[in-house]
Amino acid sequence: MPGVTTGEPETPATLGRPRDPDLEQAILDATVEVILQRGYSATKLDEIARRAGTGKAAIYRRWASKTDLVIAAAQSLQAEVTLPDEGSLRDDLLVCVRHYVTPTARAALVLANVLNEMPHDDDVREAAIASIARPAAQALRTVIDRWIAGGAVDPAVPAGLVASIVPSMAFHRVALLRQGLDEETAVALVDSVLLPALGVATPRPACDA
Amino acid sequence: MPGVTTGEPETPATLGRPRDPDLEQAILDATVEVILQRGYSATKLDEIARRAGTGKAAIYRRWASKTDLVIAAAQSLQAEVTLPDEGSLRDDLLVCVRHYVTPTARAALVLANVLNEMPHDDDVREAAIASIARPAAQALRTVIDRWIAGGAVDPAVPAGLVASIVPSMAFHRVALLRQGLDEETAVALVDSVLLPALGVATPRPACDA
DNA sequence: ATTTTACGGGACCACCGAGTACCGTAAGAG
DNA sequence: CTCTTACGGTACTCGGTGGTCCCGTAAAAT
Repeated sequence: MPGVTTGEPETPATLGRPRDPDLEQAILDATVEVILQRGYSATKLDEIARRAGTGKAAIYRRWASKTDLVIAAAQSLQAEVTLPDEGSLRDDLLVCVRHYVTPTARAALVLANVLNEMPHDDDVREAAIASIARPAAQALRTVIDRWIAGGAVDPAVPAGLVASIVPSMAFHRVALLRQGLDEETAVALVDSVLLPALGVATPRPACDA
Repeated sequence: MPGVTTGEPETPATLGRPRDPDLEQAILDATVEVILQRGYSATKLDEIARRAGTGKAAIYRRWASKTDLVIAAAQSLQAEVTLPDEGSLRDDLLVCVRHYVTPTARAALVLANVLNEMPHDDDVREAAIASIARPAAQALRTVIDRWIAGGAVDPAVPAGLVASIVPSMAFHRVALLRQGLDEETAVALVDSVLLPALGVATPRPACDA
């Protein structure tokens, strides 16, 4: 019962009218929109169908349940995360942090809406986190580790902790304050928090030298 | 309609059997427990009543709706927040940050569960945030501002941003990772993130001097 | 042309949970 | 003792929604 249908149901189906190739994405998009606007529990399949310009039958032909649909919708938001390799630590960080700036943050909002509201199902939780939260967070972590390996950052800094600051802030703002990170805050975060924590003085000369 | 019953319903009632003075708290406690365990939408009034050892009638005699009950339960968690005044910035920060360490974090979990799941009602959201999240966050902010005023911290640091780091991390961990802040992480946060961001070098000599 | 499967959409069912009503009983005030 | 209100508990109403069925139609293969 709690099994999560990861792929498509079954039939390869070479016979008969083929499925509308665009409809699947339209349904997923509609799902995301409704979740964003109403929250998970107030998300009704009828509304999703209506917004996707289709019927519930078409939805259930693709996913076995509302839960499966929502998981798929969450996964469809999986952002392209490119590991930055600008010349400087600061620029690398900026690129990573920009993943969290407003437009991209749609995904985080979906995550926030789905997470706690979802019938406490660990599969769902895991799927949502893995597809939405993890990639961007991992990029940040990797960048920091790389600069530590390069010797530019003191290996003694708790990289995991520092790497989790921005994801946390982004999630917090979006979930509680209902506003994504703006560019300005993102830059401030890098210059006034991350770099100092990484032992790199930029914003102000912290030393009297 | 969307009005939130802040106080008790109406009757002062000097006549007849008085209300059980303990029952109210028992119901609130049960509510918190169920929310913690099941999440908001899976929280059924029947279960709350059962756990509180009472009936639904007794609940509805005190609160007009499930929403009102949940708000009251959230407010009942309002922690005592004492503005610390140890001798040092570090110690003040530690006191503040400890508000977020595990046991206290129960409140945050309730917040997380209630927030996104709650029928998108801004009153509810506001009430929950104000009673649970704000006090501790405000304390942190005040402490930082005070040390800036005292001249120990550069006024150029974005106090609001820095003050929001710990609340964000706490919320993030509790909402996503299902684990509160532990003491160890809290200390690391102060020493390796907050203090550096505030321009106070402690963990490592950031200067070559 | 026939078969097969998808389509949009309407009707429907089954279940679940908030809220209500009412029971017999307990505990105060007068 | 009587009146009034709270108590624990059960049974009920009733609206909402996930999920199913089925319709007439559309689009592909044979």
